Amino acid sequence: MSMLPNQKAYHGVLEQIRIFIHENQLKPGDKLPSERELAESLGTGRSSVREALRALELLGIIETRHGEGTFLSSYRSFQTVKILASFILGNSSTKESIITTRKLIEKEAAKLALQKVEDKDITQFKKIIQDLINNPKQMHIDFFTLILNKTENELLLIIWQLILEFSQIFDKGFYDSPFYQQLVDLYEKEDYSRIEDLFMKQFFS
Amino acid sequence: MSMLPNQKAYHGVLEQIRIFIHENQLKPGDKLPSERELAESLGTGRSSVREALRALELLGIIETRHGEGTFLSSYRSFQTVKILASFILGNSSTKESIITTRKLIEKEAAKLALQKVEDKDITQFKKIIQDLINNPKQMHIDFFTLILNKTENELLLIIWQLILEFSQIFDKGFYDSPFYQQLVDLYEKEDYSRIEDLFMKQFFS
DNA sequence: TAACCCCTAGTGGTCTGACCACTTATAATC
DNA sequence: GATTATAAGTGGTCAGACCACTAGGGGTTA
Repeated sequence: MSMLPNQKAYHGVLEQIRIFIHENQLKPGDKLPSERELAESLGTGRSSVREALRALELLGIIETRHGEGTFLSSYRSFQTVKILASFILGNSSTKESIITTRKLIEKEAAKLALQKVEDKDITQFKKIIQDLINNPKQMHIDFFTLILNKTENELLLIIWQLILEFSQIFDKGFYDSPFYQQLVDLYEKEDYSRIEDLFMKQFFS
Repeated sequence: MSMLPNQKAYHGVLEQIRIFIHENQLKPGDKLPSERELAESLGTGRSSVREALRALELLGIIETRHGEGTFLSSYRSFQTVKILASFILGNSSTKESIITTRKLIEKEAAKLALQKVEDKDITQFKKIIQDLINNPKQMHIDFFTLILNKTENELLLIIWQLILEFSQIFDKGFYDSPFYQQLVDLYEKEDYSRIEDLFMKQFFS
């Protein structure tokens, strides 16, 4: 393992794991080599490998099962967010930037999705609004998950999901009740220009 | 340390560190107890303490200095996003989504910055355009770094910087030469509505 | 044949002790 | 008083040991 001088061992391990995942095209749920194998193949100690794995586990990238092995995580663990929140909370400028950025992404995603929304999506949007009328938080998540998926921009989706988890700790995380139906209306009319206005009303309400 | 049955040791350590920080009212930059002290006071091994600390370090909550000790992080670095992105981008994201997202952020940042641009910033923008007329790539970076800083949104800045690095691999990464001057003109006129149009012309050119 | 049980190999979880590299403060020296 | 050498404290790393847990093989039994 060619390593830069001031690099900590577990950083090297992190990088090697990333490369391993990439080269072997590992998907969520796939198994990683055992800690002992990794240590040997990287020419490092098992404890250094574990430090890297523990960090990745806390980030929700991998999950470990005692006696079984280490696996690429198939879902984003909320435990990460809880821990982060308890440490981070209190920095108001950070909170502000998280909320702003989340809303920004939702607005732009809504615009990007416009061209790709089909009739069956409209139906789906309406169904989400109806079914979750009494659970605005979940409605928001389902609603925008669909929008983000329609953008076909995986990076944007991932960033949004991550920020959403953070923001939910200190923000109600959803808009006024009529907002969602109004957005669907704009989708039906394919009215791009008024999407921005609709969001702006929410941001400053 | 009274521990729940299925709890991993380093989770307990995490919790204890959190409590320690709160009880002692530690602020960014303050020193934490040494690894050996923590291990002894928590009745656990040093390796378990280290696993917890490494995870916190990766999350940007603490920083360690060899030979000195462990300190509460003095700035909020969104390490999480960096790590996650480097893992995720390696796998699945397409060039398309990276470029789209970068441009999206630049457009929205330009709009967010509008309200905060002062006369001296206008001067600075013009200076960047003049000085780097022969280095469009660097001009773009300096130009938008200033914009992103004006948004006072640290999260957006970090995300942008990260995406920029990746996108430069396969995208020229800058707009048409007149674009920048035109944007400055809009800042001088404080013309919010036409910023979007200006960007759209770039995106589809 | 089918169901059951036990044992074992492999894996993560944890601890200990050792040594190194680095920083800081102290003490000795000039 | 300034400089230098030393020691103590700290994080960085490794090796080895043992435990707890899981899955699978192989034998036993009905």
